[in-house]
Amino acid sequence: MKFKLRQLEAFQAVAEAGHVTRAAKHMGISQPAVSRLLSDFARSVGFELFERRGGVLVPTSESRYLLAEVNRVLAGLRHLEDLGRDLTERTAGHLRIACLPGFATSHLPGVLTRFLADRPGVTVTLEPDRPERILEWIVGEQFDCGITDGFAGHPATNSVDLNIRSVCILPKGHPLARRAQIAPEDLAHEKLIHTRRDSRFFRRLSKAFADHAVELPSWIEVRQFTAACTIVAEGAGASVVSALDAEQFRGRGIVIRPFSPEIVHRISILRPATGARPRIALDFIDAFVQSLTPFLTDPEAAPSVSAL
Amino acid sequence: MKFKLRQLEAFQAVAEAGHVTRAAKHMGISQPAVSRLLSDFARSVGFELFERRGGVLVPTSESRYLLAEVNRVLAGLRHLEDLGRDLTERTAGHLRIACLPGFATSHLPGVLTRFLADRPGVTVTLEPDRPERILEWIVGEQFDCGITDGFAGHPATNSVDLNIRSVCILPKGHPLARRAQIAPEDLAHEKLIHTRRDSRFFRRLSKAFADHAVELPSWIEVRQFTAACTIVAEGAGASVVSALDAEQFRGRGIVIRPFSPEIVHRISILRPATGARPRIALDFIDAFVQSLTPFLTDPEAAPSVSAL
DNA sequence: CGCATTTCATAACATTGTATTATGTATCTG
DNA sequence: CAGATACATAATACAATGTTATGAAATGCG
Repeated sequence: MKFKLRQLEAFQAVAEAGHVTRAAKHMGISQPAVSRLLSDFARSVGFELFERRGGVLVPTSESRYLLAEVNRVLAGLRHLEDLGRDLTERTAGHLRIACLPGFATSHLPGVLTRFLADRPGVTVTLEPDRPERILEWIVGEQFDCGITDGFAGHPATNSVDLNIRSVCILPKGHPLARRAQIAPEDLAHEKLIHTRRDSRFFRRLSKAFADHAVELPSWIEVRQFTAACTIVAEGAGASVVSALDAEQFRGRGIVIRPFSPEIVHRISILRPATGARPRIALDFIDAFVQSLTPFLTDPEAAPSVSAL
Repeated sequence: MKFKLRQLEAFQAVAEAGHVTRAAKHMGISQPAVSRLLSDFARSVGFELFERRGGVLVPTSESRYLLAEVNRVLAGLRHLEDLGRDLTERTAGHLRIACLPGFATSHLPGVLTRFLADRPGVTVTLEPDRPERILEWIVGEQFDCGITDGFAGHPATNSVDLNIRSVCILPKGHPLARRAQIAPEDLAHEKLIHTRRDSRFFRRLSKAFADHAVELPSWIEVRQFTAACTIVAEGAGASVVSALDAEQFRGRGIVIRPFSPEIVHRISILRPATGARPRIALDFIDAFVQSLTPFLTDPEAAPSVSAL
């Protein structure tokens, strides 16, 4: 007893309409087609499906049982088709993102919110962690997408790099705020907040100071740009941070000025090299890169996601 | 995007087996057939369903979503097919029986137990009530089957009548128990327990006594044969009751003897005239009539259920 | 590495399912 | 009773689904 989908649909339609003809119209096919689907179905189940009662077809007590189940199955199928469409149109699915803690709290939430706004079916796992762990997770395919920095390449991952501009941030009302652009020598006598000394960004920064024959006025060492921004926003010190993080604090007690020479903060987007390339993941990365273009050293040179 | 059932099955089978070939074997069809179902399905959803990973096909992150839903839908369908089979084999459904209170407590439970024993899916509503209500319920199609007596016919119901033998019951050890058969004159000086005076059965009984020129020795008037049986079983009085009810009390303190002349207790099985004829209902009535044959005045003349 | 084996996809074709139109029959209606 | 309506059946077109045959790609092993 193998039920044909079409028979179930006809059964349901007739039960609903009460007439074969109306059911056929409702299904958009001819009346004899429904007649046959129905009679085939009746033969396959072995009992009468309907009885005439004053012109309308009423389900028999047996078929009422079937009908309830049929409705459930067909509803499930319709839901399945919706899901399929959502998946093709990339408005459904699950996205697993591993990122540096800084992103999880500053730039990413806004990007994700906009990304999810017109993708009602999509759910996201956002896991902030250290760069080494992010790499592990990507290699192990625990995540679809990793956002990290200081990435040197790994055979099991594909990656694109983004060069984010750095800016100098100062407390509101700071004398240097009058300048349109800040250079190392301007900061010589400030109290500088900077990232950890073993970070790539710090090495670039200290090289810039060295090149200008200025000793870097180290004051506070932080792990995240956000921390530096917060401190500066409180009115203390100065810092050179990613334009990205500075943007989050715009209008919250800091002044943002270009820093020269240009210090790039290179972040990398990682994807497992092996394995599938879920479209939502690629779409998300697209949106993410898009959101970063204002902060790139060279906005024209946004890298292509197709490499991932 | 109209999903074909077969495509879903193939999708599921391949996801489970991890190989097209094994899935085909599992489905009992050829490998190319599965190949095509799968590729058609993939084309219709618009994204890759599987990726090779060391020889086995692994669902992509998108299709894992679909898979969960597909499994649910197909499980529902299988359940539906089971239900269909149960219904055709008449082992499922719901049976609504309205009957006289006497039946609900005496004969019917045994019949129902045996009937339901090999019909695991069947459920029953058993509603004992007065004959007038039973008729109302049948006319209103609230019940599939009514068991009543004193039924005179009704345009909206079909019915068959069963003539049940009556027997005389006596307390164990009663002097009359020595007789093989009891007649009205034997009971002239006993204390007779009988049904209500306005019942058809009482009129028949009193006519029998009148024909034998014996005054009916009325002692207790009961509404149900069972009550009469209970009283007699307690050692008091005597009664003429339906063989059916007497049987329930066999070996419980009563002696059963044929009564002459034959008094028939006519019970009727009612069915709504209009409306469906659920097979379980007809099957049940069959079983019920079968269970009554030992008690009929003419066991050869069991009425046909086809009239219902 | 290279050859046999496995695994899958494609092509050509048969079968079955699902639709069509044409037409007949029973039932309802005025 | 005539006409309309609702449904079933028959003949037939076409799509879905199966088959076998065959070739390409991946896998496994000496």
